[in-house]
Amino acid sequence: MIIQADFYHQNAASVARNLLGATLVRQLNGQRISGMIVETEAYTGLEDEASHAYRGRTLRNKPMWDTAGHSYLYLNYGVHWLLNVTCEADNHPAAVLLRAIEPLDGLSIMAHHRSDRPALEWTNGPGKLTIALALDGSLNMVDMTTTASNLWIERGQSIPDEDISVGPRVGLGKRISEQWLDAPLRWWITTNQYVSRSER
DNA sequence: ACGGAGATCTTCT
DNA sequence: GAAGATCTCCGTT
Repeated sequence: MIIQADFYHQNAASVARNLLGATLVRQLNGQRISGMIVETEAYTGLEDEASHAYRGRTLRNKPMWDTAGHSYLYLNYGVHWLLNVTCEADNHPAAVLLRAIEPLDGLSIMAHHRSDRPALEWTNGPGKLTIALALDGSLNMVDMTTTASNLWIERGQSIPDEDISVGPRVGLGKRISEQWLDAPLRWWITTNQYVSRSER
């Protein structure tokens, strides 16, 4: 059952928390590639110094102002595509970064995309999972609440609070204030093997 | 195990 | 000209 747009009409922190356990699905050449979301980060809005939206609207970050429930795929360090889902009320620039998934369907396809590395390294990071699922700019700004986009999220496991850890976001620069550097806006399933890193 | 460097696009100074 | 929501490879412990 696909998660509908009303789910994404809440603050980014709630969306990030509640996406844990859900199933990210990519349809590629009629094949289903999927995984359980095990790690997320929230980028909350204009006031969030770590967010691309902080310095205003540009060509790249335009999808963050897009309708909730759409994809925001951008090229990081000129090398890796990172997948976000837009959220909050429409026209409010917030998004949730999907940092890691646990593979479910399409295992042989993921292995191939990941050069037959060990399974634990297929999707345990935001840049890795986009390689495994063959996601790039061609899927930017698509509607993730319908199968027509070939990219959507389904309801999956319900993860209780006691199985979830919360902490600061990963990889942020030093130019932002401690308030936003330390803000607990990263969620992960505590014992899951596919989390990109267990602490920071 | 850990640390540094390179890859190379978008944005900002 | 430099930094960034990262990953990989290669060097040294």
